[in-house]
Amino acid sequence: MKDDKGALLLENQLCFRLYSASKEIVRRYKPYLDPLGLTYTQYIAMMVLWAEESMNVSELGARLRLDSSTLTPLLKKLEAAGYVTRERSHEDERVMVITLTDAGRDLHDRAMGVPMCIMTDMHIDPESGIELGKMLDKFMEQAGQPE
Amino acid sequence: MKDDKGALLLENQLCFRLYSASKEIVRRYKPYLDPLGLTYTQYIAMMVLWAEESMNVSELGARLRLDSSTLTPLLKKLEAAGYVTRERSHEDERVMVITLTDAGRDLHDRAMGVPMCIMTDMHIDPESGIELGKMLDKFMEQAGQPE
DNA sequence: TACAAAATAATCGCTTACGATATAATCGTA
DNA sequence: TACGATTATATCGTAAGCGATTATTTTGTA
Repeated sequence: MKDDKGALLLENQLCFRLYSASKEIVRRYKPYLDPLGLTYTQYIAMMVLWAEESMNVSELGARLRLDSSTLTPLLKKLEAAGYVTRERSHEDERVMVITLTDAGRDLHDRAMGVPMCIMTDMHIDPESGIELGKMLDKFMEQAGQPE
Repeated sequence: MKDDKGALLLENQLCFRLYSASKEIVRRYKPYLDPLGLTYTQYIAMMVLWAEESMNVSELGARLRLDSSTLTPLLKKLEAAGYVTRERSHEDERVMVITLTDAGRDLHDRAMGVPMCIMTDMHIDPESGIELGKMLDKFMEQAGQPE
């Protein structure tokens, strides 16, 4: 037991480091997202809509890497908050189209500076941030999950 | 809207890349952990116990960066599965001591090769894995969450 | 044109996560 | 020694996540 600690030592695992880092940075977003009335997952959904204005559930899911079982309840909450509308497409009644409302669009300006605040709070200098981002892109690409 | 896309573009966010990469690698563990009867979070808890044999809830929480509200139900499941015991410390009745059972210890050998399988499945060569790991350690250290 | 197959969301069950609070044991100190 | 503060775990409420299934609509084709 004591002699092969290295291989299965928690702190050596890439997976655990990714898991911890992801939770840590999401945690850092909370104080900035609370005033906007958004959770982190709601925030990334809004981020796509701020860029695209309108999207259906499966397209949004592809971008966020989340499926309808996660998105449907989340989008209903965003709808209840008045940030999006949910309407069936007329061309294809299977498709649910999510569209930004004025209130949802208004959040964009308030959210604008948040990522920079996080980088500052976490003392991540731009170069290491970019470098880590590139490594993560490469990681996902190698894993066959590009974008 | 279209002119400031860069700043709040989902795919540019370090946070989203970490979040995606973490989910992706955890997802890759599932086929290997299912046969062991472990979820990913249960697996990392077991990993600490494989190294330490016995630990209380708060020590385990510090290692896993999880609190008792997450760990208590999870440890009860591991207890129900027969992999650990949960007993109050005699010295301090507040403390719950988690100890590996023989069945829990037996999982170690079967789990031994899993991390390497994941690296292979994801086509992560050792060098990039180590490099990414180092960058994540640096990231957590800069953020004031070392270890 | 029927009708099986595929596509799209939604629902269900289960397991994290985490903030806030509660409960019980221990500690520090007036 | 009382008793307030602290510590350790557990509980509760809410929101993800994800696999599996379901319901509905659309598509492809015999």
